Amino acid sequence: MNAEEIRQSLEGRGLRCTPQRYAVMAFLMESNRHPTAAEIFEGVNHMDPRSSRATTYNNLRDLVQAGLVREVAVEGRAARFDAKGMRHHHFICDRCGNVEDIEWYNVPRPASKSIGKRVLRECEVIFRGLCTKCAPRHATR
Amino acid sequence: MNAEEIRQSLEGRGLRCTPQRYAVMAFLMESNRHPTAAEIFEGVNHMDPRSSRATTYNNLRDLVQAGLVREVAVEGRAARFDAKGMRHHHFICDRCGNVEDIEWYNVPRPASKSIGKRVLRECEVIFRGLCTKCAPRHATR
DNA sequence: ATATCAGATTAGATTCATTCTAAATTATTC
DNA sequence: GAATAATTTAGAATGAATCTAATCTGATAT
Ligand SMILES: [Mn+2]
Ligand SMILES: [Mn+2]
Ligand SMILES: [Zn+2]
Ligand SMILES: [Zn+2]
Repeated sequence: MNAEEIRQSLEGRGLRCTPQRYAVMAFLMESNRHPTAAEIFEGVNHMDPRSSRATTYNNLRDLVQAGLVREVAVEGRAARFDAKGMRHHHFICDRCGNVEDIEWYNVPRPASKSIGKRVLRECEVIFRGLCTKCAPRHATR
Repeated sequence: MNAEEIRQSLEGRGLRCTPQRYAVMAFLMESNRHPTAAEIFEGVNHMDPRSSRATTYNNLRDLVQAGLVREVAVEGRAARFDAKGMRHHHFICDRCGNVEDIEWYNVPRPASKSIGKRVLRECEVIFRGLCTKCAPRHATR
């Protein structure tokens, strides 16, 4: 939303606020679609036609490293990205593959004997099933 | 384990039990490592050197469709596979990327207002952090 | 201001995973 | 045992991501 806010979050992490980097961040924050790198490249150049494919990939890598963006774990081919705003879980549609946000709620940890000596940082849930668009179609088949 | 069991699970799903298909299934059932297609191809040909890359991919596709194998959702480049034995969750190491099984336990569903009209089929948890090997190293840095 | 330097960007080549193609092989049905 | 369907195969093609090496930008030092 706020341009100055984006600028500060970048510089707070030691990343220069270049037009290309800013554009990737802004695009991701406006989107709730979990776009692929190709879609981000396309979207960014639609707004301000000045970013190469390599730069888009470089910036996505840097933003993920800085913890401002996350790569969503899905089975498909191309990686999908998500600006780390509010914490949330994900829903993936069996039929159309759409990735949607699900409001965050706390997941109970596994029994400590299943964790063993591992150090747990986070628990993310992936829900699967049929999205709002696909659910009705399925009922009629 | 049981050769006849594998044969039956294949034929029960309408898949012929060919040597190549059998080998993929057997390899996955013995492994707890979530191998990539390339690793499966390599492993299968080590046991019985008679399967092409294309066939390995074809069979993985068929086995996933038949519901006997699942593709694990991870961020990496290559897809990772898992014979669907007992239900379980997954742990992914931040440092080495290893994917490990976590004993199954029931995850509470999200509030029905967050689900909306979606049809929920399953809830899979992905835990992240440091695996048993990587955890000590991290402590000393 | 000018030189120096690190960080970023770029086009294009390269790598790597996966899918496709079309022909050959194998099993099943008639 | 001919006809049919499913499967396998090598190699080509595609697509995503990374790498390379040259250039550009903007900050800092002189
Ligand atoms: Mn999301
Ligand atoms: Mn597993
Ligand atoms: Zn859908
Ligand atoms: Zn590890």
